[in-house]
Amino acid sequence: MTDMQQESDATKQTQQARRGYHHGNLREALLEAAEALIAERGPDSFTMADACRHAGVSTAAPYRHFEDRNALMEAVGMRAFDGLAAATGGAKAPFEEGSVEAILAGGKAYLRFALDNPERFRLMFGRNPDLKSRPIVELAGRACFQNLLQSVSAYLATRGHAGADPMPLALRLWSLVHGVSSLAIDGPMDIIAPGNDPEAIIEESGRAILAAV
Amino acid sequence: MTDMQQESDATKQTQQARRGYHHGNLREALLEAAEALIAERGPDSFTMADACRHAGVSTAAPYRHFEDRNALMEAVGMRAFDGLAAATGGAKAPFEEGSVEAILAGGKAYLRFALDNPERFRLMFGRNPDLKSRPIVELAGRACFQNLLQSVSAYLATRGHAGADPMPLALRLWSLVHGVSSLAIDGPMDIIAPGNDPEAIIEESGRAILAAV
DNA sequence: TTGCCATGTTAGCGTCGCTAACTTGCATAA
DNA sequence: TTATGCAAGTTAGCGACGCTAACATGGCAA
Repeated sequence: MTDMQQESDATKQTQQARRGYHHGNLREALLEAAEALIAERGPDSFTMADACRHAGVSTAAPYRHFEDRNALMEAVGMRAFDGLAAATGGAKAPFEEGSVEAILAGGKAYLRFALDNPERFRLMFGRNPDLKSRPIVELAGRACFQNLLQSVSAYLATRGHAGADPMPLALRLWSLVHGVSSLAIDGPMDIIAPGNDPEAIIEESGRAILAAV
Repeated sequence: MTDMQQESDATKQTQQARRGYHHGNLREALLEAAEALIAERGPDSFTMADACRHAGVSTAAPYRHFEDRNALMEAVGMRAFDGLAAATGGAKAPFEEGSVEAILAGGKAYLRFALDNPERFRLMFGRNPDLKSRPIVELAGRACFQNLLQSVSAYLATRGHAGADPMPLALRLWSLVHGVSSLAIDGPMDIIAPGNDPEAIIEESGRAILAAV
């Protein structure tokens, strides 16, 4: 009874996909389960066994689709980077490319993503001990950063520095926004300054950094 | 033979302290072992069993001194915060209180601490799933932040804003410095912009933020 | 229809965090 | 000096986890 109830709870999400002995869509089911579990309890407390229970398969099954726990988390991380890229890219779209507003909107979207998906954010940027997780950042993270580089290039052009290397300024902005986001989701900011609005930090410091070219 | 060799390797650091059935100084030995192991392999891969092997005691012994693994890591985190406070406090000492140089020196020391102690840094700021780790930040982190608040207050005074709330400006600076440090130790900065000098980001953006009061 | 092989299963190993129950020996008081 | 109580060790063991080996199933292609 306990077992049955547990199983029905755990598998209902992907139950429809389960046809018989063979799951049929296990790779995707595991990814979804891992995404949900990581979002809920954090990357550190994520376990393969939990993901298996959610997918309704034995604990050995995932290894047909992922080399190990780290590989599954890597795949989840990739998706998270896609989400971040979409969020920042979409946020700056309504504004004129290269405008201060477009850049700030991207930064605020980065912050909002972190606040809305703190555990995903931790998964993306918290270095995993295994070096295998490096490619996550290399591939997906670079795409994210392209957004910013492009905006900064356009901004520099409007300020009479067309063709200048956007990297230094982009790194300054990224550092600021990433710092605000990290402190906001990891707790210390709330503890040191409760009620503080992290978005305002991006707004004000962002403008200062942009103005100082 | 394997066992003997392993034991002699693992315990030699604290061997002298081990007197007989009772260790005599286990709490301290565990703290040192945990500090070393965390610094070496990171907070996530730290295990109580490893610490026990280093201290030369059974795996049940630590629970006479620490409630659980989390409590031990919390204690290590406290010490790390003391180290950070000492580093930032010491770095600004040679400069005039309230000067831009003093503030930037503190920020650079923060960055250097992160680069020299990446795993300690992660332990301090990476939120542990258990809420118990909250007091770490509350007590030790607040002390760290006092340094900055004081410098910023003095700086504001030199700029004709004596008595103004230093918090907003302090948070902007902290966010910047923390962001640079996080990106530098977690890898992405090296990947996106290899050879970049993170200290320069603090220097330039810090000045811009300070100038924009 | 048959047989291959991708994708499941069960069983089990070693490790880990932690607890219970027992043991040791130092420190204190008679 | 001796007795003894309690702090601080020990061994044994539970349940969970990551992962592997060996076996089972059944969909698809020849």
